[in-house]
Amino acid sequence: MACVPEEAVNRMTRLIGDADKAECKVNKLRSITSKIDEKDLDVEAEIFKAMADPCRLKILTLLREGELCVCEIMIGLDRPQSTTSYQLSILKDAGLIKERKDGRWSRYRLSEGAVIEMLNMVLLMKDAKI
Amino acid sequence: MACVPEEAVNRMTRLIGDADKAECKVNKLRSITSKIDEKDLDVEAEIFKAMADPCRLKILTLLREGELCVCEIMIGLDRPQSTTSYQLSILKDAGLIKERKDGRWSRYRLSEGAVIEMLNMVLLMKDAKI
DNA sequence: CTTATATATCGAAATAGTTGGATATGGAAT
DNA sequence: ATTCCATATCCAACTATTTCGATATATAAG
Repeated sequence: MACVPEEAVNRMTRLIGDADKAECKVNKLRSITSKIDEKDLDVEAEIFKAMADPCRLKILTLLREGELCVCEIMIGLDRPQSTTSYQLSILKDAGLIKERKDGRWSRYRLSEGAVIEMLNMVLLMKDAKI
Repeated sequence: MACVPEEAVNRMTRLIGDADKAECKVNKLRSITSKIDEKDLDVEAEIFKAMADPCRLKILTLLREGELCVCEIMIGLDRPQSTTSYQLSILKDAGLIKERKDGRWSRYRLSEGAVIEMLNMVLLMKDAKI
């Protein structure tokens, strides 16, 4: 624990004056975070992490065209096969893409659901930022 | 360059048979990625990266309550001040939160726009995944 | 059964991100 | 001016991620 409860209350008391209100505020802040399930947080972080890489964003952009096999993706990406395969595994583990085995090929496509919306939304955020 | 164009075309020719169609396909794949501005990609990745950490997701959750100063956030987060400050700087640089100086306090709030939608969306994706 | 091809996995080097104590900065109060 | 306090920044240890060549696995074709 980084903050002993007492310290937190003292600090908050300095901040807002009243000791009772301070304790109440500390409890409120703590209750917000303590309600959060760490496991859920890790899964959410994993999803964002999978999208947090230029190379993988390129893959997702490629897959907007439709289903592609690894060798098509590595050509579009201009990266070696092992790198391409690794990045695909990150995206797959995060649930952003789906794999379909087809003979000796592995064909990948975007998962149904919010992936595309997410990509569209980050574009808006980028433009709002710049 | 990880893939010499010739290699890519040869590989694609093996894949789909016809050499002309193969070259066409390679060009198409390359054109998709070559149109992407690397700078834009980096900004998008930066935004996702900022959300790709359980500790920062906690901060964003805290800030859904409204504007908070650093010491309130560090209490909710239960992390030392330097860590809290560092994480806030990541979120600010990515444009996800806004800072307002108020005397010796720095007060942070969520940026207007898509941040909250993004957080709601990743929840859906998490539930779809599990 | 051997060979060729597509993909996955391994391993090790390089790079990047996170953490927290120590210290610096800057505003406000005495 | 001095002190106090909130916050930012620095630094160094630690941890995680990325990359790619080499190798393994698996399917298909000969």
